[in-house]
Amino acid sequence: MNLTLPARPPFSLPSVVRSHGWVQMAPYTADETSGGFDYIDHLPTGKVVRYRVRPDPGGVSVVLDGVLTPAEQDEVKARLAWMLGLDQDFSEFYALAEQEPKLQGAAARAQGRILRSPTLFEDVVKTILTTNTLWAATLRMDRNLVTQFGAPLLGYLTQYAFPTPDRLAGTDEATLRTQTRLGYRAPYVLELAQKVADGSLELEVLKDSGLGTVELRKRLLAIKGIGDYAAANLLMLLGHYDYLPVDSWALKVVSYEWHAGQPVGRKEVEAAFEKWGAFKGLAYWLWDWSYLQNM
DNA sequence: GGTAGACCTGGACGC
DNA sequence: GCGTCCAGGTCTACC
Repeated sequence: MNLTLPARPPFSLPSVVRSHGWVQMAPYTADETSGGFDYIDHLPTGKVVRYRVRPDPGGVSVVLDGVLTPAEQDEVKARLAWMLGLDQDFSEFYALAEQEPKLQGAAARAQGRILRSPTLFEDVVKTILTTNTLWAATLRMDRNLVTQFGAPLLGYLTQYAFPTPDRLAGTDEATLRTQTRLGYRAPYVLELAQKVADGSLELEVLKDSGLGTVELRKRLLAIKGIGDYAAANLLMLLGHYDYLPVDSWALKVVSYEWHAGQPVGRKEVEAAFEKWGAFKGLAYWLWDWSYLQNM
């Protein structure tokens, strides 16, 4: 079956897909030709479906395998609207960005939306997998989690959805360590899955909680394995840009951009984007660092 | 509040 | 093939 979902303009599916590395992580598959992607989702009803999401005038078109009930179709629409931020409004940021040469054209390029997962659980797990390791290892850990604990897509032996909290909560730390190579992150992921599965941690309500950034950050930092960098990253996914995800890359680019390549710390990174206030995360994320890509 | 050391994995490198 | 070094954030203990 086919769906067409409208987006608040300006919108560009390739821009969302390129917003960060999530599209490289299973169960996403990028479609280089169209600028869209495929994604395998495990719906709350238990059904595993594949979305083929492609650009469409005014939004996106979606091809779904199999037959869904009307309630499942509504669930899919809501999940895709969240994943792509279809209703997000960046007009205030765009007005400010036009005054900054390193951000000019953000509106014309429809930048700002950051590709998300259907559940905050998946985004938190994936964020934990990005910490203290190289990107290739992050992709490997994610692929291992999906292939070993995800539910299979009907009719396909090698394609799986991201594991639900229930599916992960049933394993043990030793298995996670050895079979998925999560290393010391295994107890963090397991504890998170168990708390979400038994209801002691209501993670998904944070997607639309109305909480301020400070309180949201406090809730995220309470999760084992989530520190300053990971919390700022997740806040960006939740549409809060007041904190900067300061990692080794941020230290490097700020060093070259404003300090002649001299080593800098968190304070210098914060100072560089202080004037952007509630938009500092977006300004950092969309800043034109292209001349530093090969340094 | 700030700092040091441990936590893991895998790639790069030297032998 | 083996051993060593290094990169990458967070946690915990300690001051």
